[in-house]
Amino acid sequence: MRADALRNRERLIEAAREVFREQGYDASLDEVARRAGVGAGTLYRHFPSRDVLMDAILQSWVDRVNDAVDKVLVHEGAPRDLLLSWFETYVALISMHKGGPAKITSAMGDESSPIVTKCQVLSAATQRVVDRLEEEHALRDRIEAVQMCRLVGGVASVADNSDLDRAAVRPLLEVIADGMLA
Amino acid sequence: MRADALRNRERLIEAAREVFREQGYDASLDEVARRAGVGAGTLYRHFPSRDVLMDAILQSWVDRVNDAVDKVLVHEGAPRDLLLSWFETYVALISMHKGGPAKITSAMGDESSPIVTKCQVLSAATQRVVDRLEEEHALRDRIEAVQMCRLVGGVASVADNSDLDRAAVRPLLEVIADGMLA
DNA sequence: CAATATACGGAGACACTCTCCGTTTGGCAA
DNA sequence: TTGCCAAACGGAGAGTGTCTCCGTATATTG
Repeated sequence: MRADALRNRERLIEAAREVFREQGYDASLDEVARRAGVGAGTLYRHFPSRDVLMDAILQSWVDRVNDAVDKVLVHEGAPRDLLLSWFETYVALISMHKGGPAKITSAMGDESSPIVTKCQVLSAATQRVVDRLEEEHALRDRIEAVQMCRLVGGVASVADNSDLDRAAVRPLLEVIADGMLA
Repeated sequence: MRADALRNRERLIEAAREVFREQGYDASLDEVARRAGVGAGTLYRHFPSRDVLMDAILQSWVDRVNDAVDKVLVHEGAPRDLLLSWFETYVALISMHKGGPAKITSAMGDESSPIVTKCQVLSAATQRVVDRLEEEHALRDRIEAVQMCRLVGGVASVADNSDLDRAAVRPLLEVIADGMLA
């Protein structure tokens, strides 16, 4: 890849991070190009769709997910606390910008989504939590990681759309946790 | 109101119902006007925003909600069955067209939303289910109707976005029900 | 220092939202 | 019935966003 192409690619990702953070996932892509100081054509050549750009933005986010689940898992405590701790972390991780929760959760089962690898990271992290809880026989039968992702993702989507704060989200997560624990 | 105005209003509502059912809540409003055989100006004069149009579409839906909760409540059975029965009904009611679950659920707490009265109907119906279950001391403490709406609405949103079928939604609703029952 | 493959940029086609205002019409009063 | 005019209509067009195309510029290679 040519040096100028690489440079523009980085600029676009940085600009997109900024713009999406400020204005949410539905922000104008022309605005992203403008902010990056490149033409619209350059943006679309590097990132044919909004989702592909999203995927690039989330590249570094993968590490954050893995760090977060590590941190949650080292903590000793009751299964309920572990589960709730992961749920709250999960919500925070997918709520980076407006529209994020719905976007990520809807891509969860979709093989053809450009951000599928990112969803797999999140899903794998959740699976580690599930495995731990199953070791301790703390979970009901037939509870799958993907269901957790959908339920918690659903709560995060609603919270995102309705501007709920952590205090309002907490009891919703508690219901889900209690419904999953043996 | 002049006769032609009334006629165009009805035509617009009918066209919107059609178009939203076919293409979801994000469908083009110009297309609605076209389908109704009126100019764009006429549409926007009658319905200044998409949400106001949505509200008009839902006028008849109010009766369906009330009938549905009546039907659910006459059924004798275990609290869990009652709750799940309402949850499935609820999901069906708000999933009339793509984008509906998110739209309705996000308006749930918003006093200024044009569809707030419709949300109140749904919320009141849910409250009746909550009241019944509390009579039977079947619910945990501090479970509120609005939380049910948010949780079930969240599941419906995810199902809507990911095209989940009833079989995939059912276990998610079961988790929520189990988390709410004493 | 060419030569050339690679990448750039932004004009412009197309779609959607919403407004403005010249034109038409329904309903009433004479 | 006729004439008036408030009420309603409609669609052109301004504003904004998506995405493509292709003439132009430049990084790299020999």
